[in-house]
Amino acid sequence: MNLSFDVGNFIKDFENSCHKVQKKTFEKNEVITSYIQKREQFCILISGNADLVRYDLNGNKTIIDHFSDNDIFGEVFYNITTNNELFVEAKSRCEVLIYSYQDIHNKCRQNCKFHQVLSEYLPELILDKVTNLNMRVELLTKRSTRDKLLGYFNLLSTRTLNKTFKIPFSLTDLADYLSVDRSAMMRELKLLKEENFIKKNGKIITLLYK
Amino acid sequence: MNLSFDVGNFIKDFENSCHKVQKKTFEKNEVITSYIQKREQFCILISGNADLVRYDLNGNKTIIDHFSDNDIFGEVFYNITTNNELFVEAKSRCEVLIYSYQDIHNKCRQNCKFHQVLSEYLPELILDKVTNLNMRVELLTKRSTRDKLLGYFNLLSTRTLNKTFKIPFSLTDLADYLSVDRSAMMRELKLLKEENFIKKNGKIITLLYK
DNA sequence: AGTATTTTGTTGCTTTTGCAACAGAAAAAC
DNA sequence: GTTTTTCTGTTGCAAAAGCAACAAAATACT
Repeated sequence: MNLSFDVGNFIKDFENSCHKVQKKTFEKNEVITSYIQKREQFCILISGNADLVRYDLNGNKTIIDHFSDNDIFGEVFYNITTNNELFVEAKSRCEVLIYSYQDIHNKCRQNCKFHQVLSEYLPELILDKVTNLNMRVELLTKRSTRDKLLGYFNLLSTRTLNKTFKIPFSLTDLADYLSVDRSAMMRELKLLKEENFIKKNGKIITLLYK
Repeated sequence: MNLSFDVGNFIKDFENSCHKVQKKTFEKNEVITSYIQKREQFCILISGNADLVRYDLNGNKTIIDHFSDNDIFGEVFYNITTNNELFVEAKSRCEVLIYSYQDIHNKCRQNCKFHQVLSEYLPELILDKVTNLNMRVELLTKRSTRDKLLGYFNLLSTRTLNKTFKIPFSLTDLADYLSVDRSAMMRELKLLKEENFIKKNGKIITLLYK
């Protein structure tokens, strides 16, 4: 994230200043929240990693989104239309701040500085989310596994300002994130290596073109 | 859209109240805007239809997003990381309001009611966009063309509260929206008909299951 | 340190998808 | 109202992706 509003610092200063905010800790594999129509939860992940997952009727799991430090999530971002439930699952120990969206939007009745500041920067926080979603859509609309991989690698390379970078999650999860079969993705990675598009050492990738 | 904030009415009341807002009309096939890093445009489509498209190096066109009445778009929603330029193209005659994001965020120096109200409801406007993007991602992450089609049909059925509904754009564009080959999609539609999952008459679809 | 579990890397086979091409229908342009 | 263009519907063939299964490596667990 590169916002003018630094969520991390803001939280450090204010996390105890409003008693309407819940701070909870979740262990690995625990369910942080499930998305239900009527709840209007708005969460900020202080530390740890979590996934937004959907289980369809056949039990197939799809990772819809990955969350890490300072990411925001919650039902406010989702109009639940499908029958399948959505869960946010902790991938590691997670610290989470949980608010009601109404408290932010209509300003908390306590009129505390915490909600006031959060309210002011809310558009920026959400805009950042939109940007990430747009990138995700751009990747997912690519026609082939190869294009998805190269698109994603370009993204990481641009972010780190480096031709060499580390894939930030497991290859199994990457396949899920790009919505392709893992073995097909591995095959494509091998081809990209053989055709000298990339160098690969575990999760360390180097782009060799351009 | 089903926001508590009615963009359409708001615009009618206020569209001439601030002279920092540009109102422009575009004819079919005209480029409304291109996404460039430094510009911070924020646009509201008053009437008409437009697409956000990307052309890759081979000239392949991808429709990344569709916009219709009261949809918002602009570079603020996008961190341009790819080399390919993004364009918003009018699919029919379009009326567009164009602002600078800074004017909304920091409040317009004129301190006009228009920017004040827009600023207040900005989170809600953007949240609606996030919801749409999330739905799109959910569709795009489905593994097969069949699942994408059924997922999309479910969405339309839920929205219209009806098992019978009309696909709101051309089948050519639908294929593009679901990011699948048009002929493959047509084949799958035929199979869905033959296997009695759906009834189809042109763009009118009826769901036959459940 | 030793065991259990998850992740990586690979492959043969099957199914799905994409590509190309074309004819008829529908819509838009003149 | 006629022509031109776009959209729909179809198909054969080729290419890509998915599935299943397994061994080796890495990681987590106790």
